[in-house]
Amino acid sequence: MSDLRKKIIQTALPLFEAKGFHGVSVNEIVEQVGTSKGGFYHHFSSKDELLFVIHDTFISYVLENAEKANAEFNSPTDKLQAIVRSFVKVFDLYKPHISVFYQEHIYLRPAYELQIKQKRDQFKQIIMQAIEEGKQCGEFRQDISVEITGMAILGMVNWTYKWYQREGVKTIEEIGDIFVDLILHAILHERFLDQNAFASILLSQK
Amino acid sequence: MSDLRKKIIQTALPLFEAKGFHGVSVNEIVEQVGTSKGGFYHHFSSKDELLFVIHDTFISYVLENAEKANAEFNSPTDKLQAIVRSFVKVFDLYKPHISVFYQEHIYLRPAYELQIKQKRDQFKQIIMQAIEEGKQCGEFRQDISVEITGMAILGMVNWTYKWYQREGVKTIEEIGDIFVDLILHAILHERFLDQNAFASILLSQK
Amino acid sequence: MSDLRKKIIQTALPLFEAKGFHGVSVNEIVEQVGTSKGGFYHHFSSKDELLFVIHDTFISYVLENAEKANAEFNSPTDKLQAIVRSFVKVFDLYKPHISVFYQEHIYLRPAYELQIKQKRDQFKQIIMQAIEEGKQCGEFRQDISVEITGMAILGMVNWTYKWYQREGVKTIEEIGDIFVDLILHAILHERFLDQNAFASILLSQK
Amino acid sequence: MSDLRKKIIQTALPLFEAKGFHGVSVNEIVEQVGTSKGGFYHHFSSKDELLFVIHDTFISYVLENAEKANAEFNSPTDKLQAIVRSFVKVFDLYKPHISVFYQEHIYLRPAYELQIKQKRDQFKQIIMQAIEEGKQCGEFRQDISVEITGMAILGMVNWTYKWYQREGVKTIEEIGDIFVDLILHAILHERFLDQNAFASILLSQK
DNA sequence: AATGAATGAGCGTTCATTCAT
DNA sequence: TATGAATGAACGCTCATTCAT
Repeated sequence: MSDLRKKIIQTALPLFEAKGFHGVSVNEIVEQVGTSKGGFYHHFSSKDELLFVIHDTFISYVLENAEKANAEFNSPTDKLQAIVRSFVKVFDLYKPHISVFYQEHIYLRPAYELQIKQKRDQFKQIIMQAIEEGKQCGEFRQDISVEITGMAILGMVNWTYKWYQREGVKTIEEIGDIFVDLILHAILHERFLDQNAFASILLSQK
Repeated sequence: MSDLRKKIIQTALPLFEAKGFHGVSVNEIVEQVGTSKGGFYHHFSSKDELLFVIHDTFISYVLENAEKANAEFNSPTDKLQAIVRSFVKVFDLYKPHISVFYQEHIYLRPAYELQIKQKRDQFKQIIMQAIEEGKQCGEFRQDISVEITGMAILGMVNWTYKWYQREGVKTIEEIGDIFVDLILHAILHERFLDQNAFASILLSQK
Repeated sequence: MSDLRKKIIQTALPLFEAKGFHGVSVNEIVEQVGTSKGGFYHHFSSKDELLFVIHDTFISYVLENAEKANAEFNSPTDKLQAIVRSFVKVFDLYKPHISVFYQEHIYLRPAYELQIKQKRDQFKQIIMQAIEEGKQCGEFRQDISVEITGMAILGMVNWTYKWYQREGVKTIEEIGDIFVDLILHAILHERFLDQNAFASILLSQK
Repeated sequence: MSDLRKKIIQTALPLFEAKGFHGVSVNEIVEQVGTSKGGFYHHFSSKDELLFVIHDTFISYVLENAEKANAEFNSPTDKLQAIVRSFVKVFDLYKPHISVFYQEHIYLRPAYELQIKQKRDQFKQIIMQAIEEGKQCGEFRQDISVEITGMAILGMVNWTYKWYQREGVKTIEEIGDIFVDLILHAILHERFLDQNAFASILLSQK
């Protein structure tokens, strides 16, 4: 990918994050990049495409990670832990992407929106499936609603973009650990909540 | 409040929800309302004020509810349950307000933003305090991080605006119950996780 | 004239003076007056009429004064002195009217403009005639251009509205005296410039 | 300077002169120029900037000329003559600028107003100083008020914009000569008013 | 006489996009 | 590749004026 294209994305990202997609003009971007309108439109067919690329970079990365974690582990507990941990980490690596992703997706053109939606749905599916499997194999409680629990977990993690600060008191790994701890306490079958049994499950992930 | 003002808000809400604050022009609003530009600006000093009113309606309602629940109950478990249940219900009553609240707050003018932020912070404080108290009185686990757990709960519930549909398979009350169940499993002290003890706690809220 | 009408004029005057006719809205006027839009339009057919009334008040007063001075004196020197002195005094009495008159006349509707122009021309004519007479009867220099000298005098006096301050170091009467002194030095026939002769002319006015 | 920018100024000038700054819309300007709104705003940051540029063009030219005349001559009489003559000439060269300058300065933004005011004050200072010097070295009468006389001269000349027409009976040079004649008669010390002495002073300028 | 909600044409301005160079 | 002048539709907003009450 051309250096200028990269530089445009890197410059636009924090601008979009701070001021929103509509709060930043193409002019402002090209001025800060040090290029021209023509330079911008040589690399992007429209401002919308830039928005799409930002969305796609993030969601593709997340989806890929989730698929890896999904393939690597067998037990649903392990899978879910790995997915959550890797997902949480993304909030440190891609914070501006994510802010833009969640704030501005409404302004994506339908054609772009569709592409993004498909990847989002795939990601969601992986999580739902892990919960479903955990329930069926008896690792998770039998009385949880897969759908709502999945959305609860997604919400808990996704919301991180609203408050996470790299300079905060907890590292992103610690936050991931806490989330995993909360989630497992919430959904693990009672038989695993025995202190020792639980510890062994947790330890098996390290 | 003037009927026209009300009608403008009611008309703008779903438009903002669907197309974003910047995706809807004042012209579009007044056309759909059946009034004129002048009519709009007779009732709102700016498009921004309309955005603010939407924000404020929602956050004021939420804060008031949380304060009531906070005052009504003594035990942290009871408090937290009541707050979460009433909060979740808001996602049914005020869904369009909430979508606009979370999507478009970035476009609020600083003066408006400040007012909103104060109420948000008060609401957050009530939740954090309930968790802190639950930890100190021994109802909640000793090893949870108040701050991160609070944000996790907020995220779990807030995220609802992204997926909740009134026509979905679960009612808003059922969703609230599930969230409470997940949260209590996640943070209640082990001694309450005994099936019976837990049931009695849950039942005491009904 | 109705009290409200008077109050509207008195309120509008300093506003127009400070911010210009276009810098002041009807709303601003009625708010400061303490009446309503309807109240305004009950007394004035339009904002233009208010502008016209302000123009006419001033120019009518000036013209009347000039006609009196013109009728009262016989010698052109005496006439010119009296006209200038009374004209200069108007800049103290009607300063806001005058500022508006000179700044905003461009925005008068043609029909109004015409009425004002006629009175302005009559006033100018009185001055020109005094100069012409002074030249013909030998009191003034023979080599002056009546037209240009008249406009020079008008300019000298009119410009006062740009700088005159009631709290300044000179009173309006002193300024009038100075203007008369400069004018007479500039146009009196040499034979009157003999110190004594000149003094007697000047004294004859007191 | 871009051709379009020049053309916009040249087109706006007579429009502003005839109808006032508020009587002319940007639309009207761009239509008459044969460009677009975008074209206008590519060259001017605002309609205000256009107004400022017109003001500044004129006042900068006048100030520069006055400074040259001030530097070129030694005797206050010579200085004052040169300044007045060059100033009067400007009313032929820059009539539309001047009309706009005096009619619309009230609508300049404070930041622009300040810049203009500084140059106006410098120009005024040059005239005041010439009169002061003439008084001190004995060329001018001892009994004149520098401040009021200065304003009288400024008024006499400035007012020209209200009536001067290029097709009038007097050329701009003749008007300048008449003004100088009137001014010198008004303020020269008596000893120079001897016909011959005066003539020699006047001639020395040619 | 007086009100103030409502009007709607028109304003100054923005900005994604194009295209001759 | 890259430029930046030019476009023009659309924007948020103003305000003199009207009119039902």
